[in-house]
Amino acid sequence: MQISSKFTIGVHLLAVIDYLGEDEKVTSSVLAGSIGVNPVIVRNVMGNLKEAGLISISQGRSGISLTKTPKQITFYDVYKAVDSVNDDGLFRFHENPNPECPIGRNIHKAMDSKLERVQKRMEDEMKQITLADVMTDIQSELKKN
Amino acid sequence: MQISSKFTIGVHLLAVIDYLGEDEKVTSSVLAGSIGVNPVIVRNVMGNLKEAGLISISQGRSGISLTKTPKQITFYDVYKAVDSVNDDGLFRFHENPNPECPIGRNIHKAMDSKLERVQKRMEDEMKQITLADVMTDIQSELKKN
DNA sequence: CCCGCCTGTAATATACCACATTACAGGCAA
DNA sequence: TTGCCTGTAATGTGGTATATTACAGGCGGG
Repeated sequence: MQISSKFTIGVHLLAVIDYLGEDEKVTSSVLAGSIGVNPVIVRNVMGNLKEAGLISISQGRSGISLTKTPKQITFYDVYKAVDSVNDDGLFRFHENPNPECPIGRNIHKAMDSKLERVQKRMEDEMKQITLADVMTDIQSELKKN
Repeated sequence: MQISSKFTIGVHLLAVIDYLGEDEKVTSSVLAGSIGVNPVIVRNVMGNLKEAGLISISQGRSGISLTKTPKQITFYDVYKAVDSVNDDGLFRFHENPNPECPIGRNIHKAMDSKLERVQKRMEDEMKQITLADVMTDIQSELKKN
């Protein structure tokens, strides 16, 4: 399994807005062109990011802009905004452990907190990485050429 | 998205073997009964765990046993054994970023190492949790009743 | 030594989810 | 008010997780 590409699409989208948001008109079609996916997918992700308060969108002939600085936007923010993981958690649990078996009856109690701990570790790491870090790396790549 | 339940099935399976492996004959049907899934699924997971050297299986009227102590078996071992995540990594990346766009051309270079870092954090945490920890919690639950 | 239980595995079915695509109603700016 | 753009519904499609049936092959016990 893998975490949906909506997450990387979201980060890509924010990077493009930051990169040319001031100068050029950014639309879902422009973004879709850079990302390489269907504009409708982009609009959905845009909607998620708007709800999360990361970008503002005005309709008509307007444009899209960040509502925070790249340094204030973390991977975790995007990850949460696009609903990367199910409410049930990162790990799917088999649904019908046998309550008449001593193990089956207690496996959930024994594992749930441990799995949450693992997921939390991952999410904490995502809070450490910002859009600014991505922009820095892109800029230094661009200077090479 | 979620990580396949093969992982929790694997842990459950090992717990049952540890719990009644010495006394009673453990077969894929017995395990399937406790876990609540089809015996074929159990056999597949059993195969994965055998390949990974976590259990030994003898055919005929035999049984299944752990090849290590519960303390030596970590969540990470099971997670790797059952191929919980794709070779491409935990995060799916949109496949066609536009090489003619400055962002599209460099987004992979800018993000890949960061995503690997996140994944590694999660996996490192899984290395800290063992089957023994699970058995301890199950035993203490059993004492309550 | 042979029988029966069990594993290994292929083939197939099904349900669900991610992503693509078309279509169109509604809003905002020029 | 006009034209582009967003928001969103409806539908299609391929991939994947799990279930299920079926059967060949191996090993232990009688």
